[in-house]
Amino acid sequence: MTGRPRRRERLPRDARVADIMRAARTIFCAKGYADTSTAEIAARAGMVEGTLYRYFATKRELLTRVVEAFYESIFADYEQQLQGVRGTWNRLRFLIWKHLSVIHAEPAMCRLIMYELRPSPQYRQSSVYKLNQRYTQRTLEVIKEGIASGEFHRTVALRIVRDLIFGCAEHHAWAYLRGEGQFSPDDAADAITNLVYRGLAREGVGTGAVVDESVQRLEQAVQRLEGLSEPRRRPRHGRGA
Amino acid sequence: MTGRPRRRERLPRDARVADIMRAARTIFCAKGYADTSTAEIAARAGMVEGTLYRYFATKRELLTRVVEAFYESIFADYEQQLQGVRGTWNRLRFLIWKHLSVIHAEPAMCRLIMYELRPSPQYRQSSVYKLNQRYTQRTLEVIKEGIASGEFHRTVALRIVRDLIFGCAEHHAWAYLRGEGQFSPDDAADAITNLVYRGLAREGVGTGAVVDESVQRLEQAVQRLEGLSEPRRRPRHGRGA
DNA sequence: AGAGACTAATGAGTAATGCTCACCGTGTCC
DNA sequence: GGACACGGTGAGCATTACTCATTAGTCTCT
Repeated sequence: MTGRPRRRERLPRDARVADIMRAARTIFCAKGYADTSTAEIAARAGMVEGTLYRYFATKRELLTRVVEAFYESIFADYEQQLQGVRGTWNRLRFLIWKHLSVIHAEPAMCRLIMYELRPSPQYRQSSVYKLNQRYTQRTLEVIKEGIASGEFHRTVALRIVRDLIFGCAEHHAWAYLRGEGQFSPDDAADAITNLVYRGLAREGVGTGAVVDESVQRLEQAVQRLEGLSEPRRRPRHGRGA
Repeated sequence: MTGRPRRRERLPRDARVADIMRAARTIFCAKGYADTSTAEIAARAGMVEGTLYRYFATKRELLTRVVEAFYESIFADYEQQLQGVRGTWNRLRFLIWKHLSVIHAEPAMCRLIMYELRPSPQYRQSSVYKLNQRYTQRTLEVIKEGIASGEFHRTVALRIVRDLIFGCAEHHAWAYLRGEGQFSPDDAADAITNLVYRGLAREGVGTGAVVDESVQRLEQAVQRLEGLSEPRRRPRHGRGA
């Protein structure tokens, strides 16, 4: 169980920290945060519980540090990769694909992030939050590029689009994260990108765009009104209910 | 702290269960699952810890039951409400709006569901899962209606659309759930509905023969509607945004 | 090389907490 | 009115995050 024959040997600080984090990561991923005991982590790292607490103040801090290390390794070369992709659609797809690929490759780690770290109050203070912010910020920039190039509407609500992309990606990967199914990052990235792209795209750029807009607006208006005037039941959509 | 003067009194089973669930709900919502102790729940319910365990096998089961009760109350009249809404856009919006409204009205409860219950392995066994499944199933049906009516592409990937809608809604409400901001269910529902609707809509709504067809339909609809009352309309939904 | 000092490592110990169980008292039924 | 079934109790158990006084490597200085 222990691995190493428990002798009192003094190791450099970095080595100890690395041992602990490696052990913690393994067990956290295998059993989840709540079902992992610090004693077990310490044992696997070849030390006693008290030693662990010399390097990490709390079990939660250990979780945070483990996730931070993972996150940093994942996004080390991210910016550079993105720079190599040209065109709004491609860049959008890359962002979505990258997200899905990480989930696909490291589901246990992503479960930790999504289920354990993110809900915790100290999430905002963790570097994971900051890294993630920079990451989603990139998405908004890509959308802005799309607007600038004329591919997207000028009136797109950026925040909602960001939520649409990442929310959808995560939701899509849920069953997989629960170990109940498969998904293909490639296919999903294509599908999501297309849907989002179409949702944002200015349709019929050259051919009677004004008519397009007009017709669509009218369609929606009529639909709404038809719903409202339907005498059978009061359609209390919108407010109230 | 206790509330009631702790006497040995025999209450009907239902009353005891109700007391426990009421106390549990209050404290779970206030402090989260992990930071709530069964002793505290028992005290608030006016009994001793052992009594609580006579009615609920584990703390987790108590959480599950509390959430189930909430979920059932929320969606009691849901199907009926949906039936009262006509038109694909409106029905889509109702679904999204309902989801957002529940989050807005009961953030603490939704945090429990999203952060505590859903990640747990027994989620699949809970009635919350089944209710939720029926709920999202409705979304797929609305999309199918949209396809049948010719508003949406025939090739739409249904699962992805469902993920898009609910993923986006939840992602959008995150900051609010963490108590770090506000959001408007009305505005968000409009924005999400429009984005999704456009993402699914058959493009080329405004090219050639399709326009003629559409215009004809609109003319007829407007004529029909002009006969009816002219209600104050909500200018809210607009285009894109 | 040897002594001393510094401090990493230890492991026994603590408080909190989910959960159990043998017993006790109360309401009910004959 | 007596007995019994069972609901309620609270002391107690096992686990676990975290602490701290003690122990013993290792580095420095002579």
